[in-house]
Amino acid sequence: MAISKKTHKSITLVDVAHKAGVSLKTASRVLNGTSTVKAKTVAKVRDAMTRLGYRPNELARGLKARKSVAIGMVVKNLADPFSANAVKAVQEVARANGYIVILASSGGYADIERAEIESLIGRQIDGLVISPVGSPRSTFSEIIPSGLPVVTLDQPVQGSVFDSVMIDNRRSAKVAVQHLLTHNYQRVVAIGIRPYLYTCAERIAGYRDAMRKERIEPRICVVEHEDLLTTQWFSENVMNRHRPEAIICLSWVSTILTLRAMKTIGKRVGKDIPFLSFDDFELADLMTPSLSAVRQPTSAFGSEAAKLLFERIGADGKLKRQRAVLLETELILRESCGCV
Amino acid sequence: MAISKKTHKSITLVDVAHKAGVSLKTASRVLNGTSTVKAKTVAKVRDAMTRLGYRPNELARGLKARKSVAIGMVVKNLADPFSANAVKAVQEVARANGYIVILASSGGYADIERAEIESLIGRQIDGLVISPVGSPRSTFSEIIPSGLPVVTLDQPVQGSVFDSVMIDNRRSAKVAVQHLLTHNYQRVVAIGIRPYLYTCAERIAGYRDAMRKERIEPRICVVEHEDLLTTQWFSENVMNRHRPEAIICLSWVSTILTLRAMKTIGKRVGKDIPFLSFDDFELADLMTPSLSAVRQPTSAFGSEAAKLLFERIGADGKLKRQRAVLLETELILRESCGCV
DNA sequence: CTGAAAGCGCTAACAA
DNA sequence: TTGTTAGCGCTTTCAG
Repeated sequence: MAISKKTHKSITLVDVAHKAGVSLKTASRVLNGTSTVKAKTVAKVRDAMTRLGYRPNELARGLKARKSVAIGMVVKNLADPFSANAVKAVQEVARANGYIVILASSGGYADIERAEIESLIGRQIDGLVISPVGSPRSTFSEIIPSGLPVVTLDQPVQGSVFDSVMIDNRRSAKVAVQHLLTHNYQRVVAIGIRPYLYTCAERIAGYRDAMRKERIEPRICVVEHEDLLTTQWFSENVMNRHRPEAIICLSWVSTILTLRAMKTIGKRVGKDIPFLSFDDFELADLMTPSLSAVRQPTSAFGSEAAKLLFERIGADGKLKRQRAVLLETELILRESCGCV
Repeated sequence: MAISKKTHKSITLVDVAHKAGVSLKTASRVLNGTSTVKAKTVAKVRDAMTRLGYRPNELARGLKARKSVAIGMVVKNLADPFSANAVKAVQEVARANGYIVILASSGGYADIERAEIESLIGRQIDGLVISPVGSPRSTFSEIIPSGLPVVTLDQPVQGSVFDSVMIDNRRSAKVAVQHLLTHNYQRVVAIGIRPYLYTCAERIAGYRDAMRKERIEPRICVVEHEDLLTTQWFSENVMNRHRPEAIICLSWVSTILTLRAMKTIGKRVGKDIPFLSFDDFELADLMTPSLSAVRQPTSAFGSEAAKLLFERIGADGKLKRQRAVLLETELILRESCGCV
């Protein structure tokens, strides 16, 4: 009579066991390959499985086993090649470990970040890799269940116990600016977005270090949000105010926006104004002139983070001390900075 | 006595109910906001929840409710801005619908694609959006459980019943080539990668259409895999063989590789050889000369796909007919094609 | 080597 | 308005 729900019933392990003429538990055993089952029985069960087109329900498995075999990843902006590459690398490592990755994105907002993390936790993820928003209001440590492995990317979380993967932002910026100064530019201006972010702040500090060392007055132009970096802002606050002899942009987004602004007002990058970008990207070598840049190892960010995460997941709480890996950056000298 | 497992116990709805002095079901009711519960009871339960720091276990929820509130997405290559933007858009729509997205990537390989889909299905996803590998061996239709909403992106799956979001590749390519021909170039060569892919094949067809119409002999250069598009290949098979008066690249990857090859052999894009790219990208407008391109609405791909998917998920099987949305492309005329 | 029975945390009939 | 009783599909003691 009641067709109702049963119509949509999917084959379960019980069905398999039934068909194979064994008990549920035995079927479970061959599914997991645990303990020893007679070869013949295994064959029977395997046969039943394929014959029925059985697919284990990972949700049920996870519920019982108290692990989801899933990790979460939250990034700020997937359109940014930095994030995209990191996600790609994490996904690959996860796959190699038999894990899936649940992807979330914060858009750079602390409250969304928090909500996404909550959601991920509700999903019983076994680990989390996160590229934190890093704004002052971004404090998610408290909502992380104790024992959940977390590794941060790009930015640390102040005073946290999470593992982290970073570069030396300050030093990298300093080296880049020092290079610019070897070309004897005096009025070198640094352009940054969201100066309250750790990475931006560090890079600014590095810029200052380099300028101070040469006893040149620092010229720093920052906007609170990318939407504010308009052509008008650029021409007023950078061009008119500083009449720069060289420019260093402190992030991918600021580079893109600055290049666009320069084009709009007819200033040629690297020719009229020497230029260096913190963050390298596909095509930087194909621009005219080619863009000099500080290259971050974007894929390594992801794979290192994932590696740390899975080590911790594997250690099952036995790994106590916090780990921090520092990745090397590379100053790629092309044409725009004045070399060549 | 037995502390054992209990140590790691997380607070469940039972605990909440207990603390609030109500039954499990009542607690469940306020959690889900279903049916009417007395305001005072609601308050009590809510209070208990926050006091206990309760977090619902979505795995358990999904197991019972037979839905995971998760969708899967599989793309070919996250590093490609096309994929990255599509994923981003899908993720946003999913979030707005209260769904999470499990991300997988095929790397362009049919067998990985298949495995990832299997894994996703085991995860009880409620829907799938996929940018199919599209090679002849990519036939995953059979492993999709009946009733699982699927929408394909970029490429269709031959003979499938899935909803799809596409552009008119053939027509877009034709229009682009026709534009090139208005500049009176005769020896226009098309460069493509993986010609067996639907999108590539269609674009080649469009190229042929345009050439045929003007009674010009088509010149098509394709490689089976991106690794084969080397500088040497380019100079032999494109330059020497055809001495092109203009080049159109049929995808983002081929554009990048071709630009790089041209740079290596000292040919200036757009100056020595007029150039047009199928696929626009960030920075195309900042190259010198700026690159003319066929622009695909990358974000719309994702958001439209997600929209279709959630409509179908919402319809709960009542939506029978297959839908196909065709997105508009835009021919962005900049400098490299010879305009200006 | 195999099986019976007890849940994982939650939702859903069906009463009360 | 609220509680009782079953399970979802699987793993896991603990016996046989």
